Amino acid sequence: MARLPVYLRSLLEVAATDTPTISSERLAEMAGVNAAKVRKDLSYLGSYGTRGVGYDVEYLLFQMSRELGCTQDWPVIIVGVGNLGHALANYRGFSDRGFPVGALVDADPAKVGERVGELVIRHIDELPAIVAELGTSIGVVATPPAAAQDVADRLVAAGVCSILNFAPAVVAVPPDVSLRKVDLAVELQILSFYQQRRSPGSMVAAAVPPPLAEPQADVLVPTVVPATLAVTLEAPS
Amino acid sequence: MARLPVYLRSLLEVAATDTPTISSERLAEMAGVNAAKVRKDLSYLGSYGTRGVGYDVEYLLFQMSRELGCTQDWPVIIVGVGNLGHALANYRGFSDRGFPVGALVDADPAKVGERVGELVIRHIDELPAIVAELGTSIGVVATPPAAAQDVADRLVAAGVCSILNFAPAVVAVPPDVSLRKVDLAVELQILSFYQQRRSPGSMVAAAVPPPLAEPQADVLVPTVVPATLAVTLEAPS
DNA sequence: ATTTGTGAATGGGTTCACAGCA
DNA sequence: TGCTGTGAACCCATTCACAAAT
Repeated sequence: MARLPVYLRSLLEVAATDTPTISSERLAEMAGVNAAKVRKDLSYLGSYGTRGVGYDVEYLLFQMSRELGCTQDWPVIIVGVGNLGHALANYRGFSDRGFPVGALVDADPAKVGERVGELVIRHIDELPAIVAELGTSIGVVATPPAAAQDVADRLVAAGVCSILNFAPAVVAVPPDVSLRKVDLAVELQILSFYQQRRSPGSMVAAAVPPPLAEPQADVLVPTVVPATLAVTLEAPS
Repeated sequence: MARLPVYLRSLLEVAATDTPTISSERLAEMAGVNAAKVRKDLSYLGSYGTRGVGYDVEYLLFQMSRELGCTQDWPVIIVGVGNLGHALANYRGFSDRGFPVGALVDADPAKVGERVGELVIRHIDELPAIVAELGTSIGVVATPPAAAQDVADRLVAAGVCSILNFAPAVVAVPPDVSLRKVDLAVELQILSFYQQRRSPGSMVAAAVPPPLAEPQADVLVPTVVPATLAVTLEAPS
């Protein structure tokens, strides 16, 4: 489940205080979810709380850390040291939470050898060697979208079986490889979608054909609109 | 729906070629989803394709752009110019896709006045004025977790009704405000969770109490484990 | 013949409600 | 009495399958 990490964070907060035990209701409040959901999640995880009391914070922390693989560090390999890759390499949030940046990789020979923080950028052809050095690791794709699939393939070929994709492109991987995707612009577009919904577009409404246009109402919009559109929209990235 | 932006991306790719029309199947393949899902999504959106032919690419683009609010730029206000905020400010992916960075804001007086790219960091107290200048805009929270809720409150008070939260903390907003959350470390933890699942932990398995421990088997693990744990886990962020 | 649009079936996750236990 | 664990009901998204349209 995608909520476990949030529970873990909340538990760490609680553990910092003296509190030895926590109820599902309190944990739910901290994690911003429903109490029943917390119980279902934790029971599915196999952990046992004590009825009438709650969950033992320390014990729960142990179980969850183990399940989440937080008892050890997982090095990440960042592929693509452009703007975003550079940022991620410097981002403390990764190493602080058990995911130290183990290597930086780029396909551009001009970038290879450049120093970023404590690491030196290496060439993407070295991936197999790097994976062998670091052991089990997570690949982070921060390349332009056009290169994403190729990079993912190379990561998989090198033995990486967990990939986090920041490139705005759909990439396919074998079924035994875990893939997650974060598209920052998509997040913003979703927000602007809801924003759009809130304000009933005044001048736009007039230009829009009725959603259920009857056959005879085969309006001219489809032919007129694209011209205006071409100006408004940026080229595909 | 969260898939619309992906469709939009695919459509832009298609539009770059001469292709005037596209089938749901092809679009589904490009977006990495099921064909029926594409049709449901598009029909729910109100757009009409032509049976036996497919969807008119340009027309569909127009409709989707309108729905997603892509016909205009939405400026974003980045709050918190630390490592991540700095990175996001320089990230081309935002402005390239219609979300120009309109302002950088920080609470640290030492940072105010500092120049990042073409922008100068302003103080967080100026938020209301900034929102008034930019008009409808999206707030991006890139602060430490402890400050996230306060920042969100200030954004809302200043009139922002769409917030993208990068801080690893649960923040609450009024129901009329859209909130999305991106936690980079959580993404990695989810990956490490599945990775953990794949490899049946060899030495760990021995140390773990049976999930269904009987009353009499009230093992000592709960009391022993936390000690080891305290060393392994980092402090709550 | 091809492809959309959509009712119906399916499945998974969420919530409810309460039995079971401390 | 208080809180967990969990079956049952519920809800929503996905998928299937096919009629309708070109």
